Amino acid sequence: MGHYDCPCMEKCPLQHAMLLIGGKWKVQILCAVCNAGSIRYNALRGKLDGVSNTVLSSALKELERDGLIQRQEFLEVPVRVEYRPTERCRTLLPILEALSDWAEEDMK
Amino acid sequence: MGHYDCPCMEKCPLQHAMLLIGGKWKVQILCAVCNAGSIRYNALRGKLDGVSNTVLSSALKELERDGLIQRQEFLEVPVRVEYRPTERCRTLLPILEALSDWAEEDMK
DNA sequence: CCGTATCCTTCACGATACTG
DNA sequence: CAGTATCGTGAAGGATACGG
Repeated sequence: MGHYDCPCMEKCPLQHAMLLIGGKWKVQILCAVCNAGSIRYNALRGKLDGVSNTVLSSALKELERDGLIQRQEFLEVPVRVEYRPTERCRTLLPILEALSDWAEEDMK
Repeated sequence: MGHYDCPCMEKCPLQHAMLLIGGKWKVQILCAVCNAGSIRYNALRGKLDGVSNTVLSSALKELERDGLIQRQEFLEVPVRVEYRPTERCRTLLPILEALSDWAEEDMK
């Protein structure tokens, strides 16, 4: 009995993963944050073409709540905020990379 | 330049993958079909607790269109329909398994 | 048995304006 | 600079009944 039986289980880990990274801008945000190592709010918004403040900030909150990114606020004037990937996010990256490679086959 | 730059790219493969498997019942359907090897419509619906006909059938159509499952109709009376994973789906499975294992850490 | 047709609801996503 | 507040919309998801 492996994870392939997850549909029969009470709580499916795969479904849980999709909740974490399934939101519309989630994977783009994770890619951008990981790629940058550390990135500020407006810089991030610039990389994600077309995302609005409401959507970006709520996605960031969720990702932080779910332990994928870390928010650090520097008490300067004006305030500076940086987002970083957590260790948990870094363990996720190779999987996303595999998924990306898999999907790339389709797009050729 | 790896896939980590995907937010800057015109078309992000990772985003494409999420479109394929990001729908609400998508991964459960894939798990159930792969686990069964071959499964009929009503049996599948039975495994997915709470899914309605409208939702299940539209998800199945999308998965078939996207080359992840295969639909086979047997011209019997009453009609019998079986769903099978494609080869493309089987190459995806290890990735989903990795993702599932990753998510399981969170749930402990 | 395997779905479609129809109608309904919800909420994720988004545009815009404004604030500590 | 880094967000909130507010309001709006459409598409995804869903319940129910019916059809080939």
